[in-house]
Amino acid sequence: MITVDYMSKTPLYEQIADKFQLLILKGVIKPDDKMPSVRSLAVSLSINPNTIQKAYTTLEQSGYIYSVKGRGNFVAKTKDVKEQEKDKFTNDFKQLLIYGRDIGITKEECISLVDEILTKEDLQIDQT
Amino acid sequence: MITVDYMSKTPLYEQIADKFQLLILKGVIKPDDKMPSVRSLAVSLSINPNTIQKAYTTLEQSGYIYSVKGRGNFVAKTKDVKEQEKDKFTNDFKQLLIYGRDIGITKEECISLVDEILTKEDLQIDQT
Amino acid sequence: MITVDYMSKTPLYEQIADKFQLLILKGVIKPDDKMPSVRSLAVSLSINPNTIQKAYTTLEQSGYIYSVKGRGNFVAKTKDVKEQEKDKFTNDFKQLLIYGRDIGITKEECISLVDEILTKEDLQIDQT
Amino acid sequence: MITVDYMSKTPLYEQIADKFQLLILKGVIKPDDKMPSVRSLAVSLSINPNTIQKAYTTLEQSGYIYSVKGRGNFVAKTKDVKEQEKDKFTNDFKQLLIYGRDIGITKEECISLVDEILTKEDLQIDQT
DNA sequence: GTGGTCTAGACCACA
DNA sequence: GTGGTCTAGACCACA
Repeated sequence: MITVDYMSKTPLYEQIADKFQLLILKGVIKPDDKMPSVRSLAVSLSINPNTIQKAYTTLEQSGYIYSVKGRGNFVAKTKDVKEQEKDKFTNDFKQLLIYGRDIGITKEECISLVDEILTKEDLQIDQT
Repeated sequence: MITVDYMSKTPLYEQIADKFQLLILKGVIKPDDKMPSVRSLAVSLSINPNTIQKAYTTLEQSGYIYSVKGRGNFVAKTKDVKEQEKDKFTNDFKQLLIYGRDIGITKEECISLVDEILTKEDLQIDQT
Repeated sequence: MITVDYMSKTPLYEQIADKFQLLILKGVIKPDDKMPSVRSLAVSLSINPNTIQKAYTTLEQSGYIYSVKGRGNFVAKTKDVKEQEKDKFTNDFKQLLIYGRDIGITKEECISLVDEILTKEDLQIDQT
Repeated sequence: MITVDYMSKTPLYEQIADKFQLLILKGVIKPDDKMPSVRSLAVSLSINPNTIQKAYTTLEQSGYIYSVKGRGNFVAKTKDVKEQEKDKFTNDFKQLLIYGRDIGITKEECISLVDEILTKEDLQIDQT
């Protein structure tokens, strides 16, 4: 369900949180679905339970999951979360465009890039 | 000439390198211009000289500046540097678009964002 | 009669005990009334019987109910229980006021809050 | 500067975070003041550095401090944080009052309690 | 079984 | 020196 890259510079706990975030945002796992238990995921990824715990804590603080002691972690309702995520995207997008403009990228180039990339039909989950 | 944000999550050395990179790409400082000396910059920013040194080393490895022993650091010829920069932008742009698509941003929304932002006339350097 | 919130941070057994405590203090269930059996309540709330048992044990230790082997649990006489409750309230109230003062809440603000809230006429049980 | 209670049910990291939160809200330590280093505080409290780290991470996520790699943790600007804190107080206060009303506390009793407690002149930091 | 907290100790990036 | 990440392993509360 989830893979991590030990060579990557991004911390393991962040990779794990990011992967689940995407799965939740894309609706692959839905509200009130049970997350894998900390221990089981630790075993299947050969990662220390503490690291999984940290990833889950991060997800909880971001509102993606909620935890119930003795029962496990569960996917939270994603209504508001999705809006937040879109706002963040818009922000990043704006900053990148301004940077691009600064190094000489024209509006036309940007639009053709958008067109090129978002016209592809594949809608698979990006595992990067 | 350069300011840093101590509260930011990006390391000081990276902030400094990024700022100079932009100044060079935009032509504010030109090939063979002398960079401020490590010590003087360290003093004027009240930053550890090691940190400035690391920023300069980074810039040198990226081909933006070259160092001459005993004389200082100088801006390099930016022949294909600009091309590299554009490639990097294109890459970042693609990744961001794919992420956006994953969370449900449509092509039309992206294009209208591009249109909105790049139609403004101000061309000041963004200090974010 | 009773609902629980799985998303809440407070343990299920505590939520259950708190709910019954309120029902008893408000006189909704009266001395010597029979409490729902552990098993039936477990079924109707879809909760592990151990959890109900723990809630009942808590209530018994606080003096709100008493158990008779083979017959079930019953509401206890709430003679001075009410006094205890008031003392606890006074305590919590004091601590909160001191905290408020520490972060800059004035006496006048508190009084106007009290006035505002306790002037409303509705006296329904708050299910939060 | 800070003490912890090993017997308490509230986790050490939370006790530490709470203590600093109060010191910051009361202005005892001010924006851009340096926090004790993770390691030094760990030694002086005889607590594992990881636990201090967790307390600091909590404080950072709540906006009370910011961390600079290689330099340390510093107190953040508390403008907005104070407002949040007041909102939280108002909320807690309302809930407590409603609970009080449910168990038979009158408005007059509440007001006299407020009067009694907030009229004392002592303004020392509460170390509870 | 399941999450949460904590210690001990290591290693890395940054200043 | 200073914060951040991670492992190994223990113990507790809760269901």
